Amino acid sequence: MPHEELTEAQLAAVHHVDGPLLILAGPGSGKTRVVTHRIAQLLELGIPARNIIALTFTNKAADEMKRRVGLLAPLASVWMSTFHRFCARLLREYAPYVGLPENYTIYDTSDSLQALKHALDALDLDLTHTTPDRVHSAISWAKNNLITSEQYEPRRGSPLGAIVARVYPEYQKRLLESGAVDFDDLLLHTAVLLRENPEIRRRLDERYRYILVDEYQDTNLAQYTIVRAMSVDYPNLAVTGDPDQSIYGWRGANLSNILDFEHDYPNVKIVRLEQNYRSTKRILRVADRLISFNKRRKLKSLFTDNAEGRPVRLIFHPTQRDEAEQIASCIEAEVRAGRRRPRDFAVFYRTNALSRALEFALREFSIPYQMVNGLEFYQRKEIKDVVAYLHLLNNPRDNVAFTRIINTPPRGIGRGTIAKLQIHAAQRGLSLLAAARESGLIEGLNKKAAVAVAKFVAFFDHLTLSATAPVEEIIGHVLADSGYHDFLKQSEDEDDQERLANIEELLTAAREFDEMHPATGALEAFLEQAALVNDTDAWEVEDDRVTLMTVHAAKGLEFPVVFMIALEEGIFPHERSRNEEDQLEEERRLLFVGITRAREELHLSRACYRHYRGQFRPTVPSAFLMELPQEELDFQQPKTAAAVDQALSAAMSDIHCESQHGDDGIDFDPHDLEFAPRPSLPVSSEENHADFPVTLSSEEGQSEGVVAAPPFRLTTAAELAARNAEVAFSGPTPAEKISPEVFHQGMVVQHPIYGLGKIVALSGGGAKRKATVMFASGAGEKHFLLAHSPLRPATQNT
DNA sequence: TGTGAGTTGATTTTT
DNA sequence: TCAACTCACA
Repeated sequence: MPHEELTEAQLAAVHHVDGPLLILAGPGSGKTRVVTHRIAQLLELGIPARNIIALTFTNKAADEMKRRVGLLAPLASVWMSTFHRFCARLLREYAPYVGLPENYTIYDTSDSLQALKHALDALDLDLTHTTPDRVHSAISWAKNNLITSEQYEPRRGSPLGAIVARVYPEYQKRLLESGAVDFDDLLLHTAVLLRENPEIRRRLDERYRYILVDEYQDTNLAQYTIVRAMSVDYPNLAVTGDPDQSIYGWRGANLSNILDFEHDYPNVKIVRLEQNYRSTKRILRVADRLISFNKRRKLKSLFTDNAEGRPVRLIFHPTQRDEAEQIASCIEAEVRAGRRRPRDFAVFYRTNALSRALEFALREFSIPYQMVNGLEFYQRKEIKDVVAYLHLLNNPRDNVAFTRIINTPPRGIGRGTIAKLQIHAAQRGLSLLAAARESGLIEGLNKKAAVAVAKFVAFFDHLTLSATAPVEEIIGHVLADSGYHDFLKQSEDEDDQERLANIEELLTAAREFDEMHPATGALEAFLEQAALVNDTDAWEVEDDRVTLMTVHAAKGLEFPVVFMIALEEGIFPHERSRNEEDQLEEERRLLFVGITRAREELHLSRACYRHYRGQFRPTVPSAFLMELPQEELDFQQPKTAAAVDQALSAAMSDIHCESQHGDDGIDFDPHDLEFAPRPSLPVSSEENHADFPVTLSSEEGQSEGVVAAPPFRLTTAAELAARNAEVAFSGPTPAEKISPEVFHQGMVVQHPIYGLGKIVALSGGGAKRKATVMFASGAGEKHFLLAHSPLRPATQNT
């Protein structure tokens, strides 16, 4: 095997055979190459493939590893899989040890949430101060930290904890009754299995003598424990990771696992891969500076022999529309000039909701794009419906599946009937399907409902006859016999026609699966597959399209040109991360990950105004921008910035500004801002003379009526006038003032921030003329001094 | 039981 | 904005 293309550091990792190995791999340092070469090396040394296992977090990563090992060692069949899939297989074998049937069902997030809601309902818990979602993630957190339902103890005085303490056991009981596990259970059950059965642990340790774990910084305690348990007698554990790229703390990933690796495995060999083969020097310096603000990390110095490259661009746009259009036109120009192809570009954003303006702009410019995510295929209602039939066939105890399909399509079996079935099932210790078989015996169930239930059971029993057929055939039976196909076909709704098309796609997937797995027992394997894949896996490098994705989804990928948008306080870093230093560091790592995806060009941007969650509001630049090395940046504030200022000023003019001393959570010194990304706030009204600087913009901690404004230096009125003279206005509000006399009672008016409203009262005259406007946006009633307000009749431009 | 209007409350999401 | 959920009515 030729290794000469590997560097010394890489070779050190590749040639390491026995004993623990920690590979600290910076972004773009050729980590996957090292791992794949190392597997090939182990095989070459005569270690049987069956003794090696490689664990990853995503199917994508596992597939990529398989592909590349396949190139180096074509005949080997090393098991490379995700943690969850590995556990799922293991549990099929050892299911009885943890109280599961062998045909257990894997619930996806929405299924398990459903099960949790049932449990909450049954216990009649008060959820006024929390949501099932939060309870769900609290349970998930507990499971990831190996806290079983029996062990769970709430923090004292925590209302959420008290609820979890009660519902967790009930939820777990229900899962077991349904013969089901959630994603976290796959890990938890496996960890418990290994902990409580030394014999099994020993066997697996011996079997998997060489273990490789990718993205180790993202492991949680459960995963750590599983790996640890299998590397006691044979501690040949090699992990790769980068603490700076840990972005899944919110899912229970524990940074300590990698930070303390040396402690847990004393004789560890550590290899640092610090040379970057991906990005330009400038991009790397920007990333390096940013991440240096984090405290919890392992110091490492990134360097590259790559070209210096162009400065990183930082652009402030007036609105998100300008942002999107500028990106689209930039891409179009590059493609048209033949310098780049669409697939060279990627746009990253913090939250999915931010993709909308981009999609719109890209369509407008006729640029092909692919969005990773959206609604995942297996999450679509129609797919979940059909798959639920399969689940119930495979595991008749699956109560979530039963509840999902009992009245889908409508069979006249409503909530009341289902509730009665549930009571009956609980009383007799039956599954819902078994209870349904006794529908005639159920107390209080009227005849019509009982007959409908009996009919369903008869249909389902008939369906069972085909359960061993190829999956495609089973689905065919489900569609035809359940009436689901006809139900959709007869529907007037256009969406339902699309649903039929999606079901066709499911049939195709099933056919392909059947071809690859001709053995019997296909149904169970198909369901496992369906539960453990997601759509990010479907992302195609080959397609010549611009890629749109969240920063999280971008991990592990790279693109010649990367745009990152909406670098604004509250969005990136996300508002929910602002209070805790740990979380803020994770946000910073997230930005680090995004930046280091770029090979040649990086464009960062922010819109001064953004439509977000139905509101049009001014924004504050992300504090992270202030941490970037300004000498590497090419900062551009568009000409229309003056227009932005004015719109902002107009918006401010009618609202009382509360001044606050000190800072409002945004902690940086304006003097550091030599490059001054500062939309400024002009003083333009008698009502707006409060003691500046006005700091606002976070929703919390502000009294009502206070509006956001960036905590920057103020432009003087004279400066503003000068700038306005230079630049024609093209922003969100018209430059010309509207005479106060134009407004009349009942008129529908437009406001740049609050949107549409209606004038409910008028008073005064001339320059003092005031209006009271009731807004539709939920902003309520506001008072305006018409001479200075940004209000205008809505009819002008709608 | 099924449906349409109104209310509410929003990250990220490997599996 | 938007989708998920509730609630009142047919």
